[in-house]
Amino acid sequence: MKENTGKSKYVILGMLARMPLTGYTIKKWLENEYSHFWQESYGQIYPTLKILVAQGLAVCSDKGEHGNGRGQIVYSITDAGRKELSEWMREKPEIEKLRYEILLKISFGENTESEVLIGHLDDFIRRNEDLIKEMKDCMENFSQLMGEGIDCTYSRLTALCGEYVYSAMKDWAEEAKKIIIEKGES
Amino acid sequence: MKENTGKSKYVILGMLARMPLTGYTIKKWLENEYSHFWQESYGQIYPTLKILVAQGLAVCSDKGEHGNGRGQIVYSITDAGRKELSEWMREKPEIEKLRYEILLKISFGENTESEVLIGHLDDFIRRNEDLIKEMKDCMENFSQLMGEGIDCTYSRLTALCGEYVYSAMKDWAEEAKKIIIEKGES
DNA sequence: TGATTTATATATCAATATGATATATCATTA
DNA sequence: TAATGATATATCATATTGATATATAAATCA
Repeated sequence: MKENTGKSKYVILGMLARMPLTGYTIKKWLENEYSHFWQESYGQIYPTLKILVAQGLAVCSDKGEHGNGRGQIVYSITDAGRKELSEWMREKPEIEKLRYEILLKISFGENTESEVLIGHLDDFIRRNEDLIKEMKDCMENFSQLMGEGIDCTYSRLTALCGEYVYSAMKDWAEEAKKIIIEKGES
Repeated sequence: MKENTGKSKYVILGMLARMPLTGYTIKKWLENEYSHFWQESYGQIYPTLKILVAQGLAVCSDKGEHGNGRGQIVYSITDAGRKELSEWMREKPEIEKLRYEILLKISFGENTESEVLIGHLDDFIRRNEDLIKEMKDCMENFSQLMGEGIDCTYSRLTALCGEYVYSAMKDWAEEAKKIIIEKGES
């Protein structure tokens, strides 16, 4: 079993801190709510869950115990797990490592026609428009829940970040298009 | 030798398309000019360079041939390499996968004190201010080069993206701080 | 009713990527 | 001249992804 010094451990602990979950529901929840700023694969989730249990940070039900007959294993956080999570929360977040393929292609722009770059930027603008809409819908949904007395301040904050960043990306791409078109005309 | 279907291959080709480089200079150049949106490690660069040669996409000098006696191996792109790069340039860029630890910590905010979150946000604001300054300096530098007749449109565009995104991040963090403080007061 | 498709669920693995480290030479500085 | 730092190649354990295998249950449909 690997040491697992990465972040997967804490992501899963953070999710388990809200409610008991199966590996599958962790994956689905990540895809729906976290995918804009975090990803985990099954290849990380299942081994990490076992490590959490081995380290006493989580406990698991027997296969099928709470189950619907499909052999599901439900994991719950322990007090030690909450302590570990709380300690990690205090640590300074690491500088993010990104891989923006569109920026790579723009920076290598001299190796293709400007039409190709503009095509990529158009796709990018459209995608960011969709994402902005998604974030706004999300915000509205959270606002409604807040009205009903359900506190989702922190989830709302991550959606707000999405709105800000995707808007900036869209604005940049539109400006970039203009600059590339100008360059072509000169 | 691995298949290497990832992106490292194209990043290196894109850099070699400008000038012949050693593995070391590729790494340093990436750190200086690309690190805001792309990273590669030595563990990727050196094996990938060998694969590029094996696939006829690059050629290398003998150890020390052009060298200063330090055994450097200089890699140059071939016509086949330029063709491969050009084909990749046309492909739609993949959706970026990000890992923003600060957003993860904000979204798990209920597991710590609001002072901890505000501390992280303050650090984040300061870092983004530095980055905005760095991007602006970079832009100015490129503008000067443009004045001297050196075309660096594409590098300027990536710096512009940095300016937009880091500004958005800073604005978000300031708004997030306000919301967290408000929540604490209510 | 039975057949097909979709969703739930665990699990593994090859390929990819990171981060740290080992080794050695040359250049600069104290 | 000894120490430090920059240049340079290389490897490895760990981390991570993306795809796939396997199986059951639920929903849809003919």
